[in-house]
Amino acid sequence: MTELQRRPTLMDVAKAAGVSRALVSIVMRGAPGAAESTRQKVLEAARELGYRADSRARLLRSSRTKLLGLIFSSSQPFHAEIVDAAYAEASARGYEIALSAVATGRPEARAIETLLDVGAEALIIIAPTLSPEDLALHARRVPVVSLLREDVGDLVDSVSSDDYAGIRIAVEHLASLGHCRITHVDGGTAVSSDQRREAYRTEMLRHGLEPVIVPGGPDEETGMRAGQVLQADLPTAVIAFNDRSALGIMESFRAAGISIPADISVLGYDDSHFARLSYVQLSSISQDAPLLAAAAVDRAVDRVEGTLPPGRVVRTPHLVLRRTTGHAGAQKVGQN
Amino acid sequence: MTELQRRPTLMDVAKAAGVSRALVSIVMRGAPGAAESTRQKVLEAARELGYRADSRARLLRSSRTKLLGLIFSSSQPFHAEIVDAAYAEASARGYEIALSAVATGRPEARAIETLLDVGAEALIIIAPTLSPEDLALHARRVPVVSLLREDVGDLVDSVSSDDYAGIRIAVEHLASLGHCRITHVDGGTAVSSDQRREAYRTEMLRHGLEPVIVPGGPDEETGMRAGQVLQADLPTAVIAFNDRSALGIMESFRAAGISIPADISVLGYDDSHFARLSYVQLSSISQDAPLLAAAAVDRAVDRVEGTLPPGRVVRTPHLVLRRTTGHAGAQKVGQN
DNA sequence: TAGTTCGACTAGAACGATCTAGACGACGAC
DNA sequence: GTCGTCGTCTAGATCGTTCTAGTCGAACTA
Repeated sequence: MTELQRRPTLMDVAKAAGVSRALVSIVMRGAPGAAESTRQKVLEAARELGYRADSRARLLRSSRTKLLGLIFSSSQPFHAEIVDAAYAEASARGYEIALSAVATGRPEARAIETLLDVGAEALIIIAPTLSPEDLALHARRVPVVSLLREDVGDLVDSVSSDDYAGIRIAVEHLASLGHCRITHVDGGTAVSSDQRREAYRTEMLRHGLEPVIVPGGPDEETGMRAGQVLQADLPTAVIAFNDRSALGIMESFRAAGISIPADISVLGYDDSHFARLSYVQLSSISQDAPLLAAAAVDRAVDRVEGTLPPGRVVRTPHLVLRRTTGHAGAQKVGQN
Repeated sequence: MTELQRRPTLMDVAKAAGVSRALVSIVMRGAPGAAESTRQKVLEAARELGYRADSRARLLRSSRTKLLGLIFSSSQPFHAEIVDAAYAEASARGYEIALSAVATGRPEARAIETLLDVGAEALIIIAPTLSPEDLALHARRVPVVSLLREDVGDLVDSVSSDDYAGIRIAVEHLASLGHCRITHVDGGTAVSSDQRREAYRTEMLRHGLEPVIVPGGPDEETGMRAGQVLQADLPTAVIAFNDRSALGIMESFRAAGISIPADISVLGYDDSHFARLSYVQLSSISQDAPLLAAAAVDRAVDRVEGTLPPGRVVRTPHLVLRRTTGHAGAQKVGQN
């Protein structure tokens, strides 16, 4: 069996390069105060030994870790896209990301503790479920950024997508296609469901249309049940709470021989992976995960580096047009 | 703005309780060597001050972090299930998990470095793509466990599902339903694709059947294309590389008016979230993610704590019967 | 009584980095 | 020639823990 080898330290590099530890430290973190020639010599020695700074020791002394904590839910595919984008943005700003998942039997509070223990300087929480009070408690230690949820109190930053605007775009799109009977299948108790439901109601009224809301949920199963309810009195268009719900709705239509978009238009929300599949081609409202993620990371870094106060960032979603929405046609007369 | 408050240290507690730092340390980690009376006194003082050990300092000194590094791919929904289960198992064995994702522009090597930096004592990598040599390089530093991939060299542990057995079960299931013309849509260059393809070939021959392989891939799009190829000469059953591929295959059949399982049986692999959807009900081979995850965590912990040599753990997958496979019927005669 | 053992406790050295204060030589100004 | 300045480099303190090697007194043994 091979012996597990000790990881090289500053001292090792210093000896190899024939200089002091302090100088190696200076070179490694790119601080001024080293001659170019020795800088090269030290870097060479470090590379040779495969040296990497021990973040625990560094942190103990300097309290700078350049580490951002990101909390996501392992059961939400949409979160994965955000994680992906967050890495890119953090890297661009010279930070690393420490991940922690909310999973079954692993509450948000636990995820937060873990991240603080490994030395995260700021926390980004995707769709946090903690109360504003609990969040504020943590926000007194480190900057906290809430992603995809807005009502998080004054001590916590938030980066979110404008749900109201998203629904407005959805209603306007369908209205412009001549639809008058537009139903909303809501998200039940899911985050953002209330905002979207209210936005839908307001926008419909603004267009002089009657809002009809069918209870739903955040996944295919609830969408399918809602689809069956819809069939009792088929509208000409549906705005689903999200793409997964839309998928369920469409599936129930398919089983009943109702064709899309000829008989009814279906609009999703999230522009997720599913919506893009060639055999789905779901028109959807995109929250643009990469942009949201980048905004959250920027916010976190700004808070860590500067002293600016917590604030809100709101981005406007946009429509991604595919195959499931079309002009209100003959069916409107027939079905009415 | 509220000032960020300094957290209390061992010294603070020691002063408050009127003892030495060392004794507080002993009490805090429940080590033997303190009288019950002083133990209570110290605990009381610690509680009073809201003391929490600074894990950075603790880890720096003790080199025990009780931290397991887990590397997954943000684009694989199947990995999320494993992450979920790994948390539970690690927690049960008194360890924490540090997560790191492989994402676009963020290679595996980078993910590994991050985890080592925060002090992971062992690495669990889901479907690693590094070469055995590169893996071995890291395995000299810390125990490395490969999950879902077997050919990783002698220095690296592996926990995997027996692909051969999985395919054997698949072929046997379909053969027992009377199918003779069973086609395999492979996974292209995806991990495990080669093993499953070969297992399929061998098992078909063992049953005296002729193996037919259609090139595919790990997702819906490639599955759909394969489905179209299949239609030129429809077999009575298909074994897809995974569930997503099966979904694509089924979609292409649906578009062509081919019904499942009346005209053709479709069998997936992974028993993922998709397979379980009420309108999909895909029969599938389950690798049992929670069990695999638990085995990987156990392996990692055993390696960290004991001195046992690297080894292989192989689990046998099982069949989950749903609605997409059925008896070979009339179509066999008609289509031939 | 002297020696041994034992439990309770402590001082001080790690751990691996950063930071502060200062040394040293070279160079220019007066 | 002395002084100050500047750039480069180093020694040693420090962060908050844990670990090692004791000390100290009481109890037990012979």
